Amino acid sequence: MDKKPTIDDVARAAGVARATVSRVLNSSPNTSERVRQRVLQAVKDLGYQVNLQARQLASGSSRVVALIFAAAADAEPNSYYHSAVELGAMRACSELGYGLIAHTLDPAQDVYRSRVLAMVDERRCDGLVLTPPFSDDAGLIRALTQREAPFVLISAGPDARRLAHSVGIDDRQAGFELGEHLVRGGHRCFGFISGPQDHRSAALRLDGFLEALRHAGIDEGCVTVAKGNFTFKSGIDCAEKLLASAARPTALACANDDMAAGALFSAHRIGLNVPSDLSITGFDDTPVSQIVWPPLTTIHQPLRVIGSKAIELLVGQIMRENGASDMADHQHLVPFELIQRSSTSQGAPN
Amino acid sequence: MDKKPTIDDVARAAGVARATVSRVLNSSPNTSERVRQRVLQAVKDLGYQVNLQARQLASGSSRVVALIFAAAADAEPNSYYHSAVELGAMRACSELGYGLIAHTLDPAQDVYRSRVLAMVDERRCDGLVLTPPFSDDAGLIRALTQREAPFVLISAGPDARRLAHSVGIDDRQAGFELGEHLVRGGHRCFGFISGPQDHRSAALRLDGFLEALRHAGIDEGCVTVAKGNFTFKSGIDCAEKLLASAARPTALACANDDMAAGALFSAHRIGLNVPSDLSITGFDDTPVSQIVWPPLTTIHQPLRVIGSKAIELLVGQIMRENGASDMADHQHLVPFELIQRSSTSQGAPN
DNA sequence: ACGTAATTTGGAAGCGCTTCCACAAATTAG
DNA sequence: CTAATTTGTGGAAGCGCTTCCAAATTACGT
Repeated sequence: MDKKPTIDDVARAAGVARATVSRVLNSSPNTSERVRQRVLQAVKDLGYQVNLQARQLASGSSRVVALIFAAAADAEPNSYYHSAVELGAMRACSELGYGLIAHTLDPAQDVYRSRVLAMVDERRCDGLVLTPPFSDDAGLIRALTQREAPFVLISAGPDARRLAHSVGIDDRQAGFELGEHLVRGGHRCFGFISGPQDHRSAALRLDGFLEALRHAGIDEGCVTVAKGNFTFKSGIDCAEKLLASAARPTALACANDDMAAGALFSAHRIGLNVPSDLSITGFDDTPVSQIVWPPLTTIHQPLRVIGSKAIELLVGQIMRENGASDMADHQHLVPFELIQRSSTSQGAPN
Repeated sequence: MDKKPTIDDVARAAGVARATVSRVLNSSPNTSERVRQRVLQAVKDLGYQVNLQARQLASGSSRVVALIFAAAADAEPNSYYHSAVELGAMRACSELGYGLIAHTLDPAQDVYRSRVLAMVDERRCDGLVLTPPFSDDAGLIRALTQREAPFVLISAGPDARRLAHSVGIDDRQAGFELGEHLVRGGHRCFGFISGPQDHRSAALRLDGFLEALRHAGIDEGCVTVAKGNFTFKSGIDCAEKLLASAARPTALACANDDMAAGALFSAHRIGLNVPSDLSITGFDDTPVSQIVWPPLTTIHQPLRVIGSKAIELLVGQIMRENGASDMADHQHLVPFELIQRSSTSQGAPN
């Protein structure tokens, strides 16, 4: 097995200096067309490929960014959400000539911070995109800011959004519209399955939801909240609890689709008909919302767009390379949409 | 902002040579305890972190492996499958001190081969794990073998398994057991929703299934096959077609859970009761099989184990560093299990 | 035609690390 | 107590690339 050709081999073959080859390869502006062609030809002839390690070492940048997801060690990760964001991110990356490395960490294990920081300290990547609940971790954000590492937050809560560049939807407004929708359906007694506390943007969904009810003149006492953790399983458990109460709600709003699927499962088990006995709403519009029966009314988040937008912001930040100062308009809000399917009744319930 | 400390800073602080620091850091055998401690102390004091790029360039290995998944540009990726495999792989990696980079590619776009090869050519990783349908791509396998790149196949078909190290279940036997189960349930008229052609291991599932029917003395004419592509959507379409036929099957076996969920969806829409009117089986035992109602009878594949096993094999291969010769016992078969849930009837159908 | 400015090219110095080789020190054997 | 080993350590040569700087070439104005 013969060794791989290096830049020097190319230089020799093209009869130019190593520096010239480097310039051509990095499309530096100052190269004559004649030399340029010669070099390109030599590259092709030899089947030359840059050695990324060497390039990175010499240039001091890896041209790789990382996308950080949460996944509890035992629980199933919210895969559809992840995949969609990752897909968007990947596209943006390949367009911008960056590599993407997706990393999932368990937010319950305290090492996660050092793991994240190690990624930038060891120069595995030039920048980071954080998804919830990491995007609400003030300590992490501070550490990142301190070492001047470029990063972008996805679906962060209001506090975190103040501290760094971010992209996401208006969760509060989305929650509001869900509330409105259910009120319009004639419901007066509600259950809400929320996310864990550290997930700030999910909390906003509840805020907005409650506001919609208030707006409609419905008493706060008419809504019971159960705290889930975004898993299907927790949706089952919460729904079971909520549906067992004396004043059984006729509508269940859930902070994500997986929990809504769980609620639906509970309803089936109890023998309730959806939507005639019980309306259920999800959040995110992941494929789960269409896989279940009946398909879920939910809020569509443009997850891929969010992923690609985050990368664009991040790369912009990396290129600018000055960091700090320009926190100007870098709080991107993307549009969401209420998707009406058959898990919610149109008219009034019993 | 002060620059990061280098190995030379550590050496100076500890009063030893750079080479010694390197030895300590790489736990080379020849270092005295006294010096060792001094170096470690200096590392801690300075907050030193190795620069991976430099280490990789100097050592010629990146200590990173890649996991390649398929995802059509438009269709939703089979996320649960991916996540589970990735999780297992990730664990094995962190145990073995390797980094993992998961990459998804569209098998429909021809560039995918060069993308994969570039990963090893550019030395982004020391080795690869391929999932279907890439694990059945003879051309890719050949190219990889030719450049002596270490790689491991997941759920590859028999042809590919002959060519390289692999890990997976006995798909044929799993299909057989599914068939048996349905026959035991009293069914005599079947539908089978298969995967795309290039997915060899999924084809084995059908082979095994048919064999079970033959075994039970059931005529081949009693089973109709529809070709899906592993997506929920294709499950709906195929089921619709199969259920519309004159001799409507009383049992539908599907090559993965997502398509089974689609079949279930169709059944609901048509107004068939599962399992009393129609039994449905999935494959993989991803969370989808429990999210739907009724939950699916399916084959449990130990996806995480498969992921971690693949990494172990791969790293073993990388360390051995001789490649080729020892294709001995490197065809790992992991156990699967038939999981019985309520989507299949126990007794005889109508 | 000539001087000066703008552009293209080559030379060489690293980037931060691993690892080979040689040498000194500490052991063991004879 | 010297000779033959076995350690432990330092020096130095790269790994393959980018990039600064200076030299060479070309373009342009007068």
